[in-house]
Amino acid sequence: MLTPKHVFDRLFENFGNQHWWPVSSENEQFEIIIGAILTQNTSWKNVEKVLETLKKEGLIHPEKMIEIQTKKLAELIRPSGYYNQKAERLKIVSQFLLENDLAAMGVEWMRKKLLEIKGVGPETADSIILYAFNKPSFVVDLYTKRIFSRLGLINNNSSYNEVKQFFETNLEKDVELFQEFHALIVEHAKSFCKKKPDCENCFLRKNCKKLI
DNA sequence: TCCCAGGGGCCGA
DNA sequence: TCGGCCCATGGG
Repeated sequence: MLTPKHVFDRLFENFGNQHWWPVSSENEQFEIIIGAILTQNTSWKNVEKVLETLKKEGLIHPEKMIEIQTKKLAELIRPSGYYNQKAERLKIVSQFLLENDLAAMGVEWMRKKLLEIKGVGPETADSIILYAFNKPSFVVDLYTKRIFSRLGLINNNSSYNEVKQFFETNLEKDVELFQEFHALIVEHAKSFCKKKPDCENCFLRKNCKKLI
């Protein structure tokens, strides 16, 4: 019987530690939150460029972010795509962070409050909780669904929360495990379990129901 | 040239 | 509730 932990171990053996977003300061925490918004349906490479620009402009602070004009911000973040939407979202999130002390909240309440923010959906909320606040909330994305439905562990048409529950009930609630697992899922989806999968070279092929 | 990337809001059925 | 559409740049 294939379990999520078994898959995790195989991924970790093959890809090793992914070193995603180690948080050591409040400044980096805000950077992660910004990154989570900017990377919505966008490759991380484009986001990295924009984060560099925002650093140079001294904008990695919520107080600065709400001061800058939305139009100017949109121009600065242009390479990340959807720049008009995302400029608005960055300002809304910044305003929210100045008015709410997320760090003082429990995971469930934090998630509920984050989901009330326009521009923050389930994946972005869980990414912020897991990587910016180091609290265990499993992140589900298109890759997670793709890989685990091909492996036959979940249904392809499962909802976000169903998939999230599947992982949270079948894994130890461990922050570092959740962080590393999501990063490994992204890596595996990029390397092998692509939209057009490279099953021939995939190290999970023996366990996979969906050999193509 | 086409496809896709670490989604989410909105709207109509 | 759910499918379809829109947002948009950059790299392979």
